[in-house]
Amino acid sequence: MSASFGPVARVALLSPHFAALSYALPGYLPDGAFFVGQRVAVPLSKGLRVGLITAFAERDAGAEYALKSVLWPLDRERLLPEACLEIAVELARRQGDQVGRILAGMLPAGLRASQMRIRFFGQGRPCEKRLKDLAALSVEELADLGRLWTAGRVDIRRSGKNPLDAEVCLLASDPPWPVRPAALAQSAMLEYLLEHGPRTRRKLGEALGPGAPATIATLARRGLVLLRPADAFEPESLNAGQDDAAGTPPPAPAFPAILEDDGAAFVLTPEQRAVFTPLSDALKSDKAETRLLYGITGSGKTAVYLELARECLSLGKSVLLLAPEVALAMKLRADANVLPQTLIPETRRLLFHGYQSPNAREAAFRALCVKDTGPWLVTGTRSALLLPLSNIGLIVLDEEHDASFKQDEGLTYQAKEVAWFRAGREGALLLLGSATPDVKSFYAARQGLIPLHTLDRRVGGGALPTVELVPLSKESGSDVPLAPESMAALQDAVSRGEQAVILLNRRGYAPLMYCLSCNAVTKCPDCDIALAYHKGRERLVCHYCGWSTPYPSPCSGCGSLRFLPMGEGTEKLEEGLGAHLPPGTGVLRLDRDSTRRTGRMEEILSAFARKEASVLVGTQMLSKGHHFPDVTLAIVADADLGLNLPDYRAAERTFQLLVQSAGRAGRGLKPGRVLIQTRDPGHYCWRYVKNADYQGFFEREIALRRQRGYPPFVRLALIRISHDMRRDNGPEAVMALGASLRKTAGTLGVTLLGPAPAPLPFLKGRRRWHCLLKGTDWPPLRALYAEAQRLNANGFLRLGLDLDPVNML
DNA sequence: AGCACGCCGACT
DNA sequence: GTCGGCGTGCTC
Repeated sequence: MSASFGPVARVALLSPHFAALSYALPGYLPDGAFFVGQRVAVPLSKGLRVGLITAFAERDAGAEYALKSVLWPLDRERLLPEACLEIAVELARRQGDQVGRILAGMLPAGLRASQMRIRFFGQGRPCEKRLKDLAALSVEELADLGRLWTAGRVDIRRSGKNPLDAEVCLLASDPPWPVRPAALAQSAMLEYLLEHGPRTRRKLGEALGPGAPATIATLARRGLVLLRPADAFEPESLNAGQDDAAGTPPPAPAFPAILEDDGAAFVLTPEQRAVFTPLSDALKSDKAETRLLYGITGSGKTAVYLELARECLSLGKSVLLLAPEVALAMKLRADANVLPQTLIPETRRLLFHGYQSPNAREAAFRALCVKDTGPWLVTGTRSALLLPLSNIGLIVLDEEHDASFKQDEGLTYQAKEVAWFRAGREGALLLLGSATPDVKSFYAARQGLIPLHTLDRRVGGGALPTVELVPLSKESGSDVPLAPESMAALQDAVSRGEQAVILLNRRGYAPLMYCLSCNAVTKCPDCDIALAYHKGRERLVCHYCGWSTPYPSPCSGCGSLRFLPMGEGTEKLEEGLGAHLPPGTGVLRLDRDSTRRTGRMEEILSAFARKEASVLVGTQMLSKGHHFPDVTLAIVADADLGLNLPDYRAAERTFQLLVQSAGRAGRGLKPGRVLIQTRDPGHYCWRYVKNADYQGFFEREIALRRQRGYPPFVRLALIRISHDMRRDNGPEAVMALGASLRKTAGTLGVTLLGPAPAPLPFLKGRRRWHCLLKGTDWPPLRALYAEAQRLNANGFLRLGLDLDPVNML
């Protein structure tokens, strides 16, 4: 293991502890076999790990450790282009994290696995070994193998082909399932699949114990679960199809696209043309530019995106079309697919998002790595920004205000920043589009930092819907699911054969279960949060960690079986409306529960589009993007829900949600009507919603932000601190850390609030605390976090830095 | 993540 | 007296 002289490779490990370590290059391979952006197998301690070469350096003569050598290269071509590596380094710098951890978050699992086999085609039959067995070979043997590698006669494959990974199990139907209450193992497995989505046999075995194989067999025999080959399986869309790298023609979209479906008459309106022309000039300039497209709902922003995409592809450059969530990304792709002739033929298309199987993600990654392919049209969610795509000419972020563009679990990043960074490196055009832009984006536009383009007419001249407030009385205990006025409007619309959407941003049947005998609300044991009653699942469910328990079952406090469900969720609303509307009306529900099963979202949306039901009840996933020409009525059942969250953006979020929801009504020829039910009719937010007055709302909001010292006038960061709930000296450690940080904060000119228990103080078995930092610029905030890390060097607490937090809970 | 070391309970 | 449970500590 002795090191040679010459350069050393800086290697970022792709598994814990994610350190950046130095390795010498082995004598049995030429130095040219190694390059930046390549994965390598390296020895660590007694084992073997996968890392990525981030740089080469000269040997550090004063180093106190003994240098080991890289064991073997894993890629022949660069896996990550320079730009992606730079993003990883930049994200690591911003978040005070290890580059390796960021890279591990970017790479599909298959490219991080260290269990691999290496195959040599020398004289005679090929010889195959586990990668880690190479470490035991002699220098001469390794030199022979090195020559074979250079001659291209070696390949490396993943091993550990566990037969249990070959098949995935998925649910065949929605709950409740016909299993005996006593069949606990079957119920547990079905619940697990509902909560976590399709899983391999191996994962189920790990999660549910030794009885799992027998349970799977039983459930499969009874037709309650299906088994599918893992490598052919696409979790998000059994019926959505993929054209991807394979080049098969795209299937018809599962639900209607925004644009005319014949695709032949694709002509921009004069207003769209007026916006397109300067954007096209920016695209052709090859200079990195950011533009904000502010277009009211129904004004046809998508047509502008697609025309720009077509132009970009015809210039031979790749396009990234991004939406905040999977369903919208798929819809964007469907829109792109109905216009085949507008996209030049050699374009390769790819859909990419975080809910794809590891195999699919790896395939996408490898396909993009291949050099010298034509331009790509990549549609997806935020994670597509981290793909190794080069030669990007255009990045579109649709619904740019959406909170989902920020990822705040695991690898945290703000897609807008990553997009800005990539566009900057590639000289690309970054287009942010929204009907209700992020207050910060619009402020930047007002300041002249981002050129603004406006679409303020609906395509086809359709009028914006009229918006009315419906005050809710304090006593709403009647059995009618909506206020009388709303009910009347709904019945009216239904009787005319029109459709309605009803938004209630709370899933489940009832958000609280109140024990009538001990007066307690049932809570999650791991989170201390009220459990929601899900009638269809026959369970009480924690909406923060997913824990659930069968219902009915005795109260954990007193053993009573009498509970009062309090409040209303989408499930109850669906049920109530079914009972109060004329028989045969048809009420569908669209929320995370009804769409968990693969393909269900498309089924529900297309059933509604075919007018198989008159009413669609749903959570916020209903509010965005969908285009139903026969919807004339939109009702927001509880507009106050988001208004009182502990977040300086509560009003902005509510405004955006309501305007987006209102945009669902009146998109066809008939005028639309929107009813907003509220207990607080005097709130300033509604006035702007009623007039669809984004700019008025913006003026008021920005004045409030300025006055109260919130972004964009200050920088905010949140240090998230947590420790195991059972650690009883945790709180003291947190307070001691806070006291030390407070001193440093003063010298850095940073205001520090807390540490205080987080708004959700217990989650997933951990006790959580927040420190909110306010400052005029980012570097002091990061410096304070670095100090926190230093003070927590022993790792007793878990720390995380969230710059410009989007989710304050 | 692996893979060691290390310090306590039930077996030949 | 050993085998082996998994806490905790380290890795160029």
